[in-house]
Amino acid sequence: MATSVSEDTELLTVRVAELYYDEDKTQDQIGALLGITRWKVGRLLARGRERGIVRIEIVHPRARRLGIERELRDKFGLKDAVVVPVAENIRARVAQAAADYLTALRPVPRTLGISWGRTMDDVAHHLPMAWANGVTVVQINGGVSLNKRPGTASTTAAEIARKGRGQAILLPSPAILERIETKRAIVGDRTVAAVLDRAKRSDVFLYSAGVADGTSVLVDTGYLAKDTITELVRRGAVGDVLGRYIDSNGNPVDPGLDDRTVGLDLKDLRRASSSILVVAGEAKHPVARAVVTSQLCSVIVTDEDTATMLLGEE
Amino acid sequence: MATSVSEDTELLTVRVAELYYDEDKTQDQIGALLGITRWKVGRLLARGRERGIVRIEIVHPRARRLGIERELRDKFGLKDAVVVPVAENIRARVAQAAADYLTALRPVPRTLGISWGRTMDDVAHHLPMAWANGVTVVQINGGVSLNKRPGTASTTAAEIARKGRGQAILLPSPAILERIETKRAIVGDRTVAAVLDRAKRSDVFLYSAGVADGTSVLVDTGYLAKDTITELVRRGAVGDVLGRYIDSNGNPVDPGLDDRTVGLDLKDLRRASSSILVVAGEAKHPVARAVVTSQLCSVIVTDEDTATMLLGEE
DNA sequence: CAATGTAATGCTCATATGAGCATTATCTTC
DNA sequence: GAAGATAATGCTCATATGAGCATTACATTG
Repeated sequence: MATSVSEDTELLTVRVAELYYDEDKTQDQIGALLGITRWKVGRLLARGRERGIVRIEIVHPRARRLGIERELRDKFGLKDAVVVPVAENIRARVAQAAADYLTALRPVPRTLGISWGRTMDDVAHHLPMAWANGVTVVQINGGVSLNKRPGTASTTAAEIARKGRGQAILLPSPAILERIETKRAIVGDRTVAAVLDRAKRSDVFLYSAGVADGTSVLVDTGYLAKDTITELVRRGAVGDVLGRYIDSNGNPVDPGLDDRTVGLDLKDLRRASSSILVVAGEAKHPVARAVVTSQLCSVIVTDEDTATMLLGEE
Repeated sequence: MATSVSEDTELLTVRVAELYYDEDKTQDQIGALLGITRWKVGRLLARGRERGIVRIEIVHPRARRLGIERELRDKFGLKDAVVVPVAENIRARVAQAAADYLTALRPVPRTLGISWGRTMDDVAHHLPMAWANGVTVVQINGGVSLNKRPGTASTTAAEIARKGRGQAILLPSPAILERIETKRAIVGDRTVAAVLDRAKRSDVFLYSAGVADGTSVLVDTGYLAKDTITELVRRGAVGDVLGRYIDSNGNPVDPGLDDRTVGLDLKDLRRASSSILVVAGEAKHPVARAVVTSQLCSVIVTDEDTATMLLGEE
């Protein structure tokens, strides 16, 4: 015999789809052309979409993956999830999506607690002017550099505040201190304590996570040595949130180091009504999973590969 | 100000498209969700398809490019055109499309004149069993090899005939002869003359074209030397049809060589009611153009790149 | 600022398509 | 080969969407 019935149906499905989507013919017209009923035409089209013979794709820098977003919300009980399709410039795309999300957020935050780093700097760049009309942007993790190098807390917070027609409150403290006594002294200082208090009471938190390797911005800026990172990894660290190194369960791996770290406490992130994690790239997969599964965020903005990984096996 | 009106419309178009195509919501539901009318939703969807934000693609080995096919028919007055989308295995795809076309051809040909070469051999492989119910397959260009090597006239014709439940008639002659007297003697022989006569009276011709360089199957099989090809190119040859080297206007470039070539005359191809050219690949672009523009074929089966080249500037 | 031209919008009515159901066809099991 | 189960089909009626038109909004020109 020539070909199987299913192969004939498949070829018919292709022809029907071509006439409908490429030639703009109605199902009635197609039925008449091919000698089948318009109901059968409709079924063939539906099967073509189901089987992937017909692929309908939204191709745009602002496109998202709504289906995957719903799956993430359902699986992790997230308040919201934003997933950006695979693209060459995925970091920029994720930053743009985070900026879009923040701009569309209702109610508009009055106080926004943000972390500093390269990802947050990208987000700042993608925010439009007047994304808010008066907002207090508070730095929630230590580390201030007076040299206005991009990616530092001051430039990031300043840009977000300026574009939101508001003001920035910096946390005038190193990220990590060498001695716990010094840390206690700094957070006990009236001005630093006031900032930490404002940080804690932010409406919305917007932050990224750091990888547990030599590329960390904390190594870059001299707060930690590579050896220290190696030791933290040995203890189970998968990355850091606000300078605090956590394991896959979302718990600090080195209490001593944690005690010397200045910034919002992770408990406050968990208690927040809106804490938005912005994260992309394969290097951050472990820490992304740790944050999401330990309820350190209520919203995630990420790329499709990270989302797919999160939805994968336990 | 924040963003331009057109940028807002573009983002709205993306959101609307995502809800419609990814989430299967109706235009009414989307309107309610986004606070716009269902008529505006419809217009945004239409604009999304127009602007390429929504891309609907038929992805299947048997898919075609119907719009480009119509353009080719319109531009060159072709009886039919089959265009296969860009793919990794484009030769196989074009061969499959040619086999599909032949199988669907009505009326079913009683006598099919075919050329021999790698492309025709591919087509033979892709034909299904019982594509026809009794067909005489006649070889229309010289060259017979008794060693059943794939791609030779005998194996190709035999396979097409066997799958069409018919018989093959080979042309028992070399493709090109060294002396014109020998050629005259051969085509004057009763048996050879009978085959040529059958060839001329075929219902349908199915053939490919050859490139004018060292990869030609005529060089492979020893009929021509590379030097000869070089000289033919110097005289304006863009490729060969049935062993006859033609220029970009479809005329033989070397009358002497043409006289010593055994096979159907190009005039008979032009006069035929159905002559199907199967051609793919960039190397064959010049000869494809020459055949199409000089009415040497009435049907073309080709790949999208070749079709696009043909539709390009004069 | 008014007049004119162009674009966008909302709507009515017609057309296209889908959901659900009854019937028919096909397949599987005994 | 018959009986039962499953799948496919064609159809009616409801729903979804588009075409064409009148109105409104916006842009341009004088």
